[in-house]
Amino acid sequence: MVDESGRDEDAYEAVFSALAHPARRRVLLTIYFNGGSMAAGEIAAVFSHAWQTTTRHLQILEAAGLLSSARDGRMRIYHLERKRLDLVRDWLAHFSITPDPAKETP
Amino acid sequence: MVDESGRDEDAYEAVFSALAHPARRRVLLTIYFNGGSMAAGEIAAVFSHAWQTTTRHLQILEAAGLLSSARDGRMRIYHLERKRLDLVRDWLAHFSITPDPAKETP
DNA sequence: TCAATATTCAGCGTACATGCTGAATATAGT
DNA sequence: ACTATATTCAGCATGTACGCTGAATATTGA
Repeated sequence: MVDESGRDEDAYEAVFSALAHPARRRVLLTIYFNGGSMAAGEIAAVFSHAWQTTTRHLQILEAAGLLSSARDGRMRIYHLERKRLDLVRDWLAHFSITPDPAKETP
Repeated sequence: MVDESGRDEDAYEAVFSALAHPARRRVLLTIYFNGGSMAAGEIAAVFSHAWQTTTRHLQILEAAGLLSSARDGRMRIYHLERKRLDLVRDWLAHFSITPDPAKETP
């Protein structure tokens, strides 16, 4: 079961919180421009933070469902979970549909 | 000049942080379903929080550019700023374009 | 001007986020 | 088994977020 449920409020909270930090947005973009997958060490190398700090950012992103990971030998490969980003994009798309015009400011 | 600049990192941070809190997402949806505009008191009435707490959420949303406000007599009308939501939606849309396939995991 | 209504400001306590450092774990290669 | 490599865990200091309460401000109507 990959993730059939996860469309609750908590998911939104986790994802938006994860995206709130510049370093984490940059992690996502970095992985994206690398083709969608990247080793933890490679990602950490991009930042001036201590690598342990990046590790935690990766864990937060994974907990939010924005990344998934798998060991490959002695390194861990993270890769982007587009579906989760789509969840948020769809939430935002709500607001692009013109709302009920019957209730304009009275 | 409505908002020609505001496409920097800080804008993303403010908007994603603002969206990270369930109460603030609910504020946006509430205003949206009310037709796009709503008085502060009306909004506060929706929540079980102390109204001062909601005030602060409204300020955070306004600081993030997701709401704008104007006095109308003795009440303050907040209304939704769709453009700001679009800013974020566009950021997320990046990831829906298939990235450079030349760099697949080697 | 006075009282009522609508909203905001200021300050407090608790909890969590984020950076760090040092120690621990797991795998690969000799 | 031993060492180097790659990553994670644990704990600490600082700062900020979020709820609250009490006081302040602004506008309306008598």
